[in-house]
Amino acid sequence: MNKNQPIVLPDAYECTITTDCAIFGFQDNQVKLLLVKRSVEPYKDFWMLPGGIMNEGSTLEESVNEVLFELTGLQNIHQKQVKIYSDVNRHPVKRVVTVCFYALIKPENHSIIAKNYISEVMWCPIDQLPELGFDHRQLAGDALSKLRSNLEQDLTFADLLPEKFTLKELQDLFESILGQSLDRRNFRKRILQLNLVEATNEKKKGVKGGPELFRVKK
Amino acid sequence: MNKNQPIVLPDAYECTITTDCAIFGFQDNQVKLLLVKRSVEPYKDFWMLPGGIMNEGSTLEESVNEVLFELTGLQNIHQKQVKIYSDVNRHPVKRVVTVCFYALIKPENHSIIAKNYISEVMWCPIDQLPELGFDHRQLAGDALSKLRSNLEQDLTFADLLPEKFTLKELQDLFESILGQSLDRRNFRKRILQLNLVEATNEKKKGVKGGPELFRVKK
DNA sequence: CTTTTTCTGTGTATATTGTACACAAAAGCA
DNA sequence: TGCTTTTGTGTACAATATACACAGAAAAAG
Repeated sequence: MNKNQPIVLPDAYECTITTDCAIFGFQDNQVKLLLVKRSVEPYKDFWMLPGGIMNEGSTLEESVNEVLFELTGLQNIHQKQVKIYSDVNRHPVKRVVTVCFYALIKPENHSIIAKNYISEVMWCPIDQLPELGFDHRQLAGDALSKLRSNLEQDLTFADLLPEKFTLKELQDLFESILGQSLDRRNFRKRILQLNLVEATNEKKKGVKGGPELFRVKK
Repeated sequence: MNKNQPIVLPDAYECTITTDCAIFGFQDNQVKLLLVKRSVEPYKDFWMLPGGIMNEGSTLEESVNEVLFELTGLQNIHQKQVKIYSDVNRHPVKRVVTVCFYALIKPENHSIIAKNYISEVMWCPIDQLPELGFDHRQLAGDALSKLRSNLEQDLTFADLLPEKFTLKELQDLFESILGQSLDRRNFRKRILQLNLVEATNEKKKGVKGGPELFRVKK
């Protein structure tokens, strides 16, 4: 063996890598997951997370954006890694390793369309997920866990809410992600003394009580 | 386009995937990282994390074990995913995506040997890392961050300590991983009321004060 | 063997944080 | 206008985290 040559690479096994992305949005006071219906085999007509192949010149993060644009028209989404899945038989046609990401968006800011091999798109409440293709149920669960623990640690909720929001809406968001109800006064106290949001001195119309609108501080 | 065929796969780009593993061990009252010196180009004679290729029939987790055995003789290590790195130019010879793992072992239970294209092996204190090949400095840092946050959340220290240990040793372990000093009495109180360890009624010889030895409860 | 040094083991007082909880004012609705 | 629903607010209590000092055990030094 010639010890001055890179011995590990030339004949190395190569494998297709895909990215799948759990996109969460907050709509009708609950957190929802963006699902797409696949119009081709395998798993034709199954709901799943939007996903696709990592291309030769793209990082995984770039690929997520490319794939999302191709399938749904979404652009420039910020995403976080969840986990990588490498079971040999997770894809029925050939071996595919997939990297799961999650992203947060404001549904009202994005019009989402079904393109390419996608026949339908929907925002599905996270506690009412249908059966998903491939191992995407697993991916969705892991992504939600990650979102949950990130929310608890970093309070990264800004991407899910409109510019101006009431504390009630923020609390609904937390309750929806964490899957538990929170004391209103204690929640308000905690949020306000974290000093991450500020009052806009505007009130939300159409809601009893006339709640104050807040925005995220910069 | 035939919508009943799997359109995404046949001509999909394929890429080599490697695993690199940050192996942490506790030795001389500090946490150390296992490094290997590479004897082939590229990055010949650089220290780095042990790593290697994912093979056709193996999951990434299986590959980590295969690779570690090939390089160091280590067997059946439990590992956790850290992150995946996909920069197009991270490997100078050809594109390689790598998945970083970390694992915890007891150095005294494993004899580690340099095999294959590895010329040397060392346990290096985590605050004295040399320059590392590829992007392994980044990987090592991310792995340590992950270990840190997992330690704080799950108190998963059992794999790093010998069967019997003193509370001082446990505290040194925590301080070494967390990079900060802890109050001795409060640390002891916290650990004991977590009820994860139990006294063995043996005392450690050769240490002033004659400290009690503990073991992890099952 | 004695003295000195260093490490272990222990509790309490205080500060900080989390939790439970009720009523008056504002706005929508009828 | 009166009724209903939602908002906004403070305090008492519990739980948790933090600061801190001294006596006893064993090794090390002489």
